[in-house]
Amino acid sequence: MKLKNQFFYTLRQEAADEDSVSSNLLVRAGMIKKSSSGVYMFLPLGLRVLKKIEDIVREEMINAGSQELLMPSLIHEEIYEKSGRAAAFGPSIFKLNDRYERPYVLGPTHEELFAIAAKMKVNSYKDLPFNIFQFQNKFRDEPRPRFGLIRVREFIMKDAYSFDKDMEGLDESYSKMFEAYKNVFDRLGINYVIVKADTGAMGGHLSEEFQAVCDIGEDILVMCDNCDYASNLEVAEVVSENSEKGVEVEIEEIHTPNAKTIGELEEFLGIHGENFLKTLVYKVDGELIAFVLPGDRQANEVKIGKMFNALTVELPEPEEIEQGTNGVVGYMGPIDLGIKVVADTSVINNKNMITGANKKDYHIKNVSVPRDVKYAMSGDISNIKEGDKCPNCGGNIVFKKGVEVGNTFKLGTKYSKALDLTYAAADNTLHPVVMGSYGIGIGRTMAAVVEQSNDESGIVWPMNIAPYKVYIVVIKNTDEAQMEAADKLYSELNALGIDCILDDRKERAGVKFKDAELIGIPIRVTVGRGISEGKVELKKRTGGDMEEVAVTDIVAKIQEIVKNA
RNA sequence: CGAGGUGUGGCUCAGUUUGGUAGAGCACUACGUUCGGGACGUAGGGGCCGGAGGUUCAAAUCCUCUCACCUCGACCA
Repeated sequence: MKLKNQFFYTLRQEAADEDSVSSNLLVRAGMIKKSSSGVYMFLPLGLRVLKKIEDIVREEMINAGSQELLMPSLIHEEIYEKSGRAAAFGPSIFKLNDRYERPYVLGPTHEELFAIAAKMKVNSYKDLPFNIFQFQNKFRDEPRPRFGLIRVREFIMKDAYSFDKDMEGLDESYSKMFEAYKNVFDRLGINYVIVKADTGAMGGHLSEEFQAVCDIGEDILVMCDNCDYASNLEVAEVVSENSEKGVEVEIEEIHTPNAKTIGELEEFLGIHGENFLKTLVYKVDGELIAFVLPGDRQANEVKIGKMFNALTVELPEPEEIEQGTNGVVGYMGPIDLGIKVVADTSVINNKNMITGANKKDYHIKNVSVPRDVKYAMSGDISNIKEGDKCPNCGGNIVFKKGVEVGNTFKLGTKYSKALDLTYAAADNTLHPVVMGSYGIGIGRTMAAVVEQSNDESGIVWPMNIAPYKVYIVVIKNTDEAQMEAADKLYSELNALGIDCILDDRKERAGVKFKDAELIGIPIRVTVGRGISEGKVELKKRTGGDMEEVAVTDIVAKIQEIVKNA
């Protein structure tokens, strides 16, 4: 591309309405522009990056045996009713009516449509397995879009779906996709980890997430400092030592005025958090249930939801709790609370604990869980903490933050059953098809790369996905020798398939250098006064010194850098 | 959905308290000087101040309603 008369601009100042490094740089580089909250335009330069990421993903998907197709965005709401996901997605789903008031949605994800499409093809076990994918815009009405392309309401996702006759087949299809995903993120040069995750609204048996490690990540990655254990916080198992703690003594009431939180109690009594029983009331599918866990741990709503196979787990309003239980908010305790109590596994043997007295300004001490707490169920309902023991090897748990750029689900038969996608086995009996689904957020991946790869001058694109590989700066566009040499280099590189920008604008050199750096082009060639001696200058975006290179060698040199990148 | 904040030229912002003919920097145009790391000078162009009502002789400024965006929380594949 020759810059003159192209849709190309850069901004010198940060955008007022962007909140992350990546979104600011992408906006300043003229690659994207916010259109409304959580909705972005992709401008020419940004679109090139997006397409390059798509190309890599597409290549790996096809290599893994998947076929590309394209589904609509506009979908009858009915099919999400059938699968039960209209409720699961709730208000995140964009809804609209057609002129006859028939309800439609803008597809938030496409398991249903793919299952329906698969019915066209699948009759017999001989029709399985197969795998199909698409790049398509998804719509999710996020309560709070943020971080530029990272959490948006309309986004391009590559979604693939596998169809198998049984779990063994799914395992095989799944591992093919899993390998393809590793190839994709390796080629993109992303620093990522793969973690076990919650299946959430997707349902199914297993979910793993590909998480780009970076500080603005909204997911907490639970890692072990000793082995390769990696999990999303949502599902990381807490290994309870289950040891007995303390001796049994008579319960005693203690006066604790205005000490409502564990923190306040710790200060008031001078006792550490783990000696308290924290009692939280959640509304699980509408029912108030109390959860008892150690004072120094956070409740895990995903685990709670799973325990009850619930659609919603929410914290009720304080008034609602006090109406529905015998407790007083701030002084809640599990004894005689009047509702179902669930105990975290780690507390069921504890004695000599402090908990709320269900009475304003009072707590009770010497509570023995086995003796005093009548719990209906127990299980792992808390979040793992840094410093906890690794469930795998006993090493120490550490946290990192991640952006989920890809995920893989073993769906099983959830959608095939709901939508009646069945096949005839060899014995002529009907069985539901076993499905898997596999997503990669293309725009989010683009943002994650920028988030991980930038410096004070701007973006640093990896060679693979840079919008252009070479940026040719012509110092003086009125100098014929310079223009001629630059033009020649430009056409030679293009002929070799090395896409480049020729900056032929009437700008001062400094402006061109700054722009080249801001938009992150990996190689910069400067054609300037050295041309009289047959020399140009070469500089890599990733650093290193500027190098003088003979015009006759420059193409070969660039080819080499591109090849070795 | 709760709390708070912001909407003024393409961009980043001042002006609003105390009503009186719309400003700055960057960007843009012309000319001159400069010319290898976001140049300088001079002269210009461009905004009915998010929108709708209202108060007033007079509203960017005060009042009411509304829309959009942002932050924190709730929520979130």
